[in-house]
Amino acid sequence: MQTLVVGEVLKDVDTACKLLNISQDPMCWSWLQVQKWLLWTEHMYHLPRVSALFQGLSGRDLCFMSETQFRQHSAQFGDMLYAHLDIWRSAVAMKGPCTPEDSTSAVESSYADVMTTYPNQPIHLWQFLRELLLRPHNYSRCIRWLNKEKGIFKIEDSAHVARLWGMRKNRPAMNYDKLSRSIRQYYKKGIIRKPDVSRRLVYQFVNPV
DNA sequence: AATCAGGATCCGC
DNA sequence: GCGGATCCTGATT
Repeated sequence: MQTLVVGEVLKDVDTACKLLNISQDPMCWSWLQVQKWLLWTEHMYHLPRVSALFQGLSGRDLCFMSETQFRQHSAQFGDMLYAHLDIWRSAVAMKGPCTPEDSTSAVESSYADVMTTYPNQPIHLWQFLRELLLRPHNYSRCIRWLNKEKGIFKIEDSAHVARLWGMRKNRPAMNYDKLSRSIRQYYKKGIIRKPDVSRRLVYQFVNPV
């Protein structure tokens, strides 16, 4: 009985993924694929347009969000969308997470996915920034390498990076002022520094990968 | 106006 | 204590 219901759900997820041409694992979704998934969910369950409230969020971002955070994006349907995403996630739990081949950023994520953080794991700011940088397909609009070999990167959209960091840490009041203060704490720790020629919003990992 | 530097203080793990 | 988050002053771009 239980397995029958689960089987139906898995089938629905499967057909939806084929229809939308997206991976089953939300962790792999780009922000565009997130929008696809939202539009499809809106259509399926006759919801109004909520996709705009989740602009610029990748599937990874969604996966790191709590139900409360979903409600903060959509007071009316946040819990519902969270539940639907959870169906996808439980499907993945049974069938295994996506491999780099499934990912749209397969070219970029050679070894990136191996040391990736998963939800509910504590994460350090420098690790978080690295994660964003390792996924240019998802995040190059807000943060990107200027010189990957030297570990030099530029924050293109400080507000967006701060928002993502605040979401991950569940700190809604996070902003670039506070995020950058935390980055500066890394100076004396020898984790991040300013490059030799100091430029606005440009930092450098002391130990490039 | 936004960013940068760094001191002080508070907080959760 | 560690790793921020928050708040702040003052300087720089």
